[in-house]
Amino acid sequence: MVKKGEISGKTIYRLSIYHRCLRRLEENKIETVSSSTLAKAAGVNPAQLRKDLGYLGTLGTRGLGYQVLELSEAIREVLGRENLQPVILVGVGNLGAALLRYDGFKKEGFEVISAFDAVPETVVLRGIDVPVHDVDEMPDFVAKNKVKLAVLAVPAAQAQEVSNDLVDAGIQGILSFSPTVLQVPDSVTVNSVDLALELEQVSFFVKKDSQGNTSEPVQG
Amino acid sequence: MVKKGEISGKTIYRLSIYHRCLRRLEENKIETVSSSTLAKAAGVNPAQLRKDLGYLGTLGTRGLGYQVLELSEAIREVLGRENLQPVILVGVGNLGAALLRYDGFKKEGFEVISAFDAVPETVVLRGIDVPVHDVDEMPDFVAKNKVKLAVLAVPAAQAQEVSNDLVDAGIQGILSFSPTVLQVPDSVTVNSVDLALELEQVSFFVKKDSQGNTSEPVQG
DNA sequence: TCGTGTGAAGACGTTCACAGCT
DNA sequence: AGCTGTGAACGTCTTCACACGA
Repeated sequence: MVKKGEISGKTIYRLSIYHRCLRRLEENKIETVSSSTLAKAAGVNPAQLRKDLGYLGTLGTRGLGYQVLELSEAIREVLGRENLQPVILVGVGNLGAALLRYDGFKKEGFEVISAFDAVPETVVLRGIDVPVHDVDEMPDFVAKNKVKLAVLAVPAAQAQEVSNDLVDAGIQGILSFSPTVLQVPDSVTVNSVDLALELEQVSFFVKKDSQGNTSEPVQG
Repeated sequence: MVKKGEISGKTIYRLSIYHRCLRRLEENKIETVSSSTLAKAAGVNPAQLRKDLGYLGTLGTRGLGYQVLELSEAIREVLGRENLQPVILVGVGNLGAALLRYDGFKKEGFEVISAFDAVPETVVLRGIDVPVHDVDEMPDFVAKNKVKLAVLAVPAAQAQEVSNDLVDAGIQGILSFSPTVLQVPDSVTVNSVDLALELEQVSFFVKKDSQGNTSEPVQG
């Protein structure tokens, strides 16, 4: 059996996808699913899926497949999805404000409980029901509420500085949308989503297609 | 020397990062740079960087480093950044509207020339200077303007359908923000950015850190 | 001596293929 | 028969380490 301690980021990412698919199956009252069916829905190879599920222990039934509910529950447990994770957001500009209105985080078990901006009075609050505070109040808030996760959506020029403040305040994981490489201590996890570079990547592979060509650059 | 034809998505992504770093060096009138310096700025291993640059031919000077301008130009050429790439955006909701206001695309050489929504009259145009049309007009627009790239920001439920329409209209590359696996022909390149799953990934590695632990799940 | 360019080694990730359970 | 679980093969990406040019 596969060892518990070492699950790669890629596997985690895929487990999240499987979990989402399984929830759809639950909604449709489907009770069992085979690796090939679920793999197709998730867009991966069936063997890949079975390997990934190996990290959860032995859950399938040979000749039959997996119990949807049981599997969903097992993934939820590994991902630590039992309870809502509190998150703060820093930088309520275009993108930050959109993320505050975005309901996708809550669907996956995250709740943005507070937002911070350098100039909170300029923020357009239309459709936002998360309180927006001055960024000066961030450290206290993080300490008091023991927040571990932050979404960073400030301009590139301020990203490193704000990131430092977040780390000092006790934040342990940052999802950054700033087009910069952040320097953080090893104890802090950073994931950077760089919108322009993602588009660039698509563009490159499109350009190459003089004739109809196969390609599929994906999330790693 | 490394063959030209086969550059991986990961390398492309990093080349884009290098390019951005080089532009900053240009602005600061720095003329030469070593692999180790540039690598540090880009957050990668120096050997990695040199390998990546190998795809461009032999550009460095042993004992010295790289000419900033020359290297920047060479990357720009490989990435096809000579001229602005036209892009359309479909789905002007929260996220779509934010992306229309986002200036990061233009900085990297992309121009969103038109947006489309199922209900364009409900779109808040504040701060948006891109025309928003009814999605019915999309196919004509794509055909007339020979657009190859689209950003997809519609709700998950409509993503596949809209994606089909885009492909039928002649779009060859899609950057999708919908939390769904899109089925497209092999000739079309898709890159999916799933915001909630990116956060999930950070969260997982944070949770594991009982003691101060090393981790850094990155963009693949 | 400094720093590139690159073969070779190593780490990591994916897919195959089949034994074994139901 | 059908489908899981998994070693082994394969492929890809990263890092090392060193020859070689400036």
